[in-house]
Amino acid sequence: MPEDKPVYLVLSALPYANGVKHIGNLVGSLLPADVYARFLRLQGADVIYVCGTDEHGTTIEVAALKAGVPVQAFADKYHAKQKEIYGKWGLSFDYFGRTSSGENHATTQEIFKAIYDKGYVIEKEMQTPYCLFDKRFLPDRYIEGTCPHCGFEGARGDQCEKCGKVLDPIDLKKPHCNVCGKSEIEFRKTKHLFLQLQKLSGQLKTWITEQEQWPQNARNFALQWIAQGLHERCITRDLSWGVKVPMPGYEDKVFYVWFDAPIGYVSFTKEWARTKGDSALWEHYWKNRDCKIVNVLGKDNLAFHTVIWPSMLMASGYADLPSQVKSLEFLNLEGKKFSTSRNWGINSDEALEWFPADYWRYYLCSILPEQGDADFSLHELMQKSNKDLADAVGNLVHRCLSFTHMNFEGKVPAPGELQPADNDFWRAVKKQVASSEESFYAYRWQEALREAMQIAHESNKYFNDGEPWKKVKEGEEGKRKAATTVFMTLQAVRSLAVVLQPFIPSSSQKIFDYLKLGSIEGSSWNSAAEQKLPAGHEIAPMAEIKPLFTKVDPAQLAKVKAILEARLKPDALGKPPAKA
RNA sequence: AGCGGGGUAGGGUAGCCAGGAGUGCCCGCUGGGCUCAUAACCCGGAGACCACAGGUUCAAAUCCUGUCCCCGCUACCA
Repeated sequence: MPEDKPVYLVLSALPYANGVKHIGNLVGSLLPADVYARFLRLQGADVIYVCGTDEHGTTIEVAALKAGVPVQAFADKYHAKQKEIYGKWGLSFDYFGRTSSGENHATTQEIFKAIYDKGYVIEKEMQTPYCLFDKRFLPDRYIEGTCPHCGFEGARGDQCEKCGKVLDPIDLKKPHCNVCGKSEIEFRKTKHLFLQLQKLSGQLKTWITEQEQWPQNARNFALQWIAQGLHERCITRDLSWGVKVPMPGYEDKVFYVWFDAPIGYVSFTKEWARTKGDSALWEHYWKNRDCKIVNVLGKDNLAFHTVIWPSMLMASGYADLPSQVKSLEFLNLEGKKFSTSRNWGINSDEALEWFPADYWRYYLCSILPEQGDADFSLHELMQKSNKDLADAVGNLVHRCLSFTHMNFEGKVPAPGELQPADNDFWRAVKKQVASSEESFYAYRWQEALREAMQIAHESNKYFNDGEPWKKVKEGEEGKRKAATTVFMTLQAVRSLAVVLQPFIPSSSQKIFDYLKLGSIEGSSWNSAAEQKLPAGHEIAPMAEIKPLFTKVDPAQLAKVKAILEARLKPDALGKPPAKA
């Protein structure tokens, strides 16, 4: 690794392997992390983008049980499926692992031992509901009964949805198991290990206060949490599916899923390093103060990434703490919350059956929920795809390349003498390249996209004003002017492809193909500010140049809308429960 | 209840942290130009008391205080 490059480790929150994720999950971490990683690669940074599936926990164990398959097979299936879908979305992971891997088990145990040795773990007994029929302990969510406060019969062990009161499972009247439905429940005393977060609150507070580069909401949230007083948190569970606890007396227990999940970030980096033939390479990212570790996550994950995970790293001293936390808000669908139980949402696989990945990527990035929750609307997806992608970008490319074929034999024409208008235009392009870059580094990615798109509008205007189709008929002098306009516009088209690459990678590659420039992966962001196409350079034959984007047809949109609405079902309370 | 975020033209959204004529973007509406191009492109117009009420200031969408709505989070759900 060259020493002079900036070093980045981009991490997106790990998707849970209990099914296929909806597009809200994508927009909350996977997609923006990918966009940023791609940008950094264009910047020439030493960057890896690491992610993977989170595969432990009761939810998966129960889901597998209900599906009638072994847990391992269940996890295998959804890991593979998610990986495949993300590939189709163009997510450019350098490594996509799974928390059930041997490496993650080993690293989790190693980190646990370090935390234990430093005295941050204590053992306590607790009363846990046990289902005699299923022969399993039930986490609070899997025990239901009648709420002692309001009498609601479907209250869960952790909270009553009707009156909102926080409950203890032992207080529930007429409790029954949510897995088998039977009421053969007894409370058993079991020993568990607890992480003493409160011992770290001083250190955490100091550290978070120093993280001035974090977004305001992440810092406030974390500091507020600490101010309210951290308490110890149980890190073990009575399950068999998960990472074994390396302690005598804990043979039948595993770590609680939130404990081993973030450790996946580290283990996946180790696994990646091994594929590179240098198993120590992970330390280049995790034990290197010059490396910026960037966590991209939905706001629901803030607590874990700003307090709990950093405290695990602090307590263990195992690796460096994250340097940036980019948190995204939520995505609503047509004004309503995404909800698995109400069947309201768009899954990441079906989305791609309806429209190409770049359409989704573009639209989702254009409404990226950075400030507040964003509303996804199919109608707007169509409008954005049609107006921005097809009309502004696609048509620009097409009109300019066709013109090159019709008037300059498919070769980049040599420009004549540059006029003020030409210089102004190029200055505008360079300005947009620079401001898009600035927005990226300021973690304003929606704005970065807008700035990049501006090049398309500038180019259309410039091409229009130059009227090359008229000039070309006005003798030698006119032809030279037309040549200049086309030359400059072609340069801008190349620049546009580069700056849009983080957002719509496959379309950008298509533009490069049309320009016969090979792979866009190897080009640099800075080259977008330069005129890289030499006069005389041949572009792809006209027959190969198809419109970049076909327009979304309202009839097709109506069909998709009908599919979504048909399966929407109201839930018992008339409001959707918490997200999936 | 506590905490966080939001309320900007018919709809959507940016601007707010680092105050300076309501500035911008997309759709929709509307007048015109162009005809290279995917009926695409370009220019112009109409349309907002920037939630409400106070305050600070020469100047407030932007800062402060209060009020009213909307949404989210609150750790043994991931």
